[in-house]
Amino acid sequence: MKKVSIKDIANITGVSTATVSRVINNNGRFSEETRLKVEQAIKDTGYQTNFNAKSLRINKSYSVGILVPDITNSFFGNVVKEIEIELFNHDYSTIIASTGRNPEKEYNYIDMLTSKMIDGLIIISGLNYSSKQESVHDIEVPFICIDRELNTSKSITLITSDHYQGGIEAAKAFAETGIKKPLIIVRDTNTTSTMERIEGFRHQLINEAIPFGDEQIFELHSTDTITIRSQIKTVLERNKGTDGIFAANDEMAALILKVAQNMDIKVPEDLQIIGFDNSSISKYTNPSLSTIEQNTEEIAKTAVKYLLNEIDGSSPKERKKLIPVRLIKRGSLKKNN
Amino acid sequence: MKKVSIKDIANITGVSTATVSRVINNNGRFSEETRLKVEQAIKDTGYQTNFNAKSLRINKSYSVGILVPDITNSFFGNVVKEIEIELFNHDYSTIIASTGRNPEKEYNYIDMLTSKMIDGLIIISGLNYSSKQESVHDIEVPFICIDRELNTSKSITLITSDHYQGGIEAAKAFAETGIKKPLIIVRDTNTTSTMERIEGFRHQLINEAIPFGDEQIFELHSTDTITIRSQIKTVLERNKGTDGIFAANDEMAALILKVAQNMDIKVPEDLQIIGFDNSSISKYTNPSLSTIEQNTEEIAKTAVKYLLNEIDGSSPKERKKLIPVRLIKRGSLKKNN
DNA sequence: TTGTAAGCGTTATCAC
DNA sequence: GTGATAACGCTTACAA
Repeated sequence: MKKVSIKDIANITGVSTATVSRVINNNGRFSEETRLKVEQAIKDTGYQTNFNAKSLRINKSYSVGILVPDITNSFFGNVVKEIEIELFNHDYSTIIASTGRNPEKEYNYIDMLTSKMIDGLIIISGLNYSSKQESVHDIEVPFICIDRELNTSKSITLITSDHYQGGIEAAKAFAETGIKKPLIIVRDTNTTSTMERIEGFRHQLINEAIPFGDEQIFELHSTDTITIRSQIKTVLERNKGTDGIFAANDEMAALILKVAQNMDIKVPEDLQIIGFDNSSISKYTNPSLSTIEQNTEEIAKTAVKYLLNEIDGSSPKERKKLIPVRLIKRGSLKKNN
Repeated sequence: MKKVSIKDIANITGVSTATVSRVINNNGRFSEETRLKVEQAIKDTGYQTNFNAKSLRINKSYSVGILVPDITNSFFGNVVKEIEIELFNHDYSTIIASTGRNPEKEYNYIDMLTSKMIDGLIIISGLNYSSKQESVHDIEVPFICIDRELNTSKSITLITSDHYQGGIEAAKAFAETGIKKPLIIVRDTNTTSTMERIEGFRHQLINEAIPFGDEQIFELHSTDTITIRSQIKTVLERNKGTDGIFAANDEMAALILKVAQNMDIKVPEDLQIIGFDNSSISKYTNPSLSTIEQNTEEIAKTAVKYLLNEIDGSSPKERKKLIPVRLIKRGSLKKNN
């Protein structure tokens, strides 16, 4: 039951370990005859490369880490899944770390991962390290960010959806249906993605001559559903005549829908709603939710491409890449005429 | 920028690498003085253990692999997340592999993972290897299964929700509301979990003197939503008077709800629905969906516990562990009187 | 209490 | 075309 090593193959075939290694890696010279012998022995014995030894020797592990707040979130889950597929296609394996948005844990994980000799790191929606400067600065492996910019001096590659465009699309769709008094409800006005969305939304509304001021922006960061619901209710009560809401994500949009319906506000007749992410929720509400879809596949592919480039050191570093988003119109938006 | 190794620490502190190693691992004897010196040097230099070297030497990697069909599925995603948390608490890292339900890929992954020297493997809802006998039989690391039994001769530890109980709960809830003609709609009658659910459901219905025959079981395995919808429609048309449906999962339940509402069948008045998984979808439909919740946290914790036990070889192997499920009553079920 | 040195499985350099 | 052998960074007898 002992693991068979390159040495065993060497013994069986009567050549040296060096030659066996050459055959396995198809590297250097060897006769056709030896190749066949070695390959046969490998098949017979079920030999598998010991990647620890290999990594130790060549100083490369063929694995990359992903730091993600929570894979059960629809957007994150999809991105991670696509990254994993893409990396697998490049013979890399993926070590996933769920930080649960906990800075302590995120820091521990970076430690754990870097000492496991990952070749690179992908940070999805990482936290900001204003207080804990140390964390991100001394990562010695190549790494890139997805979705959120870290406010650090270092210049870091960022792949993100074009949230500004998302804001524009939402505003356009609202304008087309003759909206007068829109609102935007977000989770956290401090993230770059949220700020971009708000700016795009505002910009396009003003283009369309629909007034939009800061008092039409609401920030709801509670994680508790009951609290959020009552906050939404308050917002709706205090803003009679609101006829369109652009929500932080589909879950928020679904909650808004529920609350509105409880208050006898008709969607989409009296109130139109646009969510974000095109998660499965958005398809099954009644009416179904219009939403801005992020192109998770493209984000993942781009991220992997850039990261592998940085690992190979083959091509110049990109600074920032915006991936277009797409509005999906569903029942929560009136048909435009 | 070169990585600092144990040798560097030894040089700095003026002791041997052996002593440094002893301090790091708190293993063997050393003076308090050396300990302080070494610890200081480690802090100063930012030394990190090279796990590849360590793994190579001690033949243990402190990482386990998870094979999962698709992490974007609500149940799988939650289980993976919980496993990851639990393993992290035990200082293990988690290598995730999404098989996409593709046997080829699953096989490749097992290969990849085992040669990366994982200490153990968790297979979530793995495929059956009737044709490809090789795959699962020659995994040399300890492994356990979650959710689905592999039909292999080997005796393999299995952690799964009590699907039989789930069937019973669903039937009970239906019976309480006076249902006459229930249906069950599943994805695949060949998996053990589905068979268990059907049996539990049938058993309890018969207990309650509600007739239930094989013609009340429908298998819809299409992955295409349009197809599924039309199949659901057909089922409803051909089974007028159906007043309760127990669905394979919440997504299926949500589709049934949509189709029924399109056909002017009122839920829950004319038709009651129970889903499975308590995914976010189920909370946001209108009416919201009653569902059977799986205890993902308990499943994950149990799985990790058993696996680590097998890795340590410390305690006897468990064969099978059932985790209770729980019915969550929501709007798709009539209030019982 | 500490040091020396072998060895984990590879790959790469150099010699033949 | 092939073989010895050193080295990657670590742990662990065994000596001292």
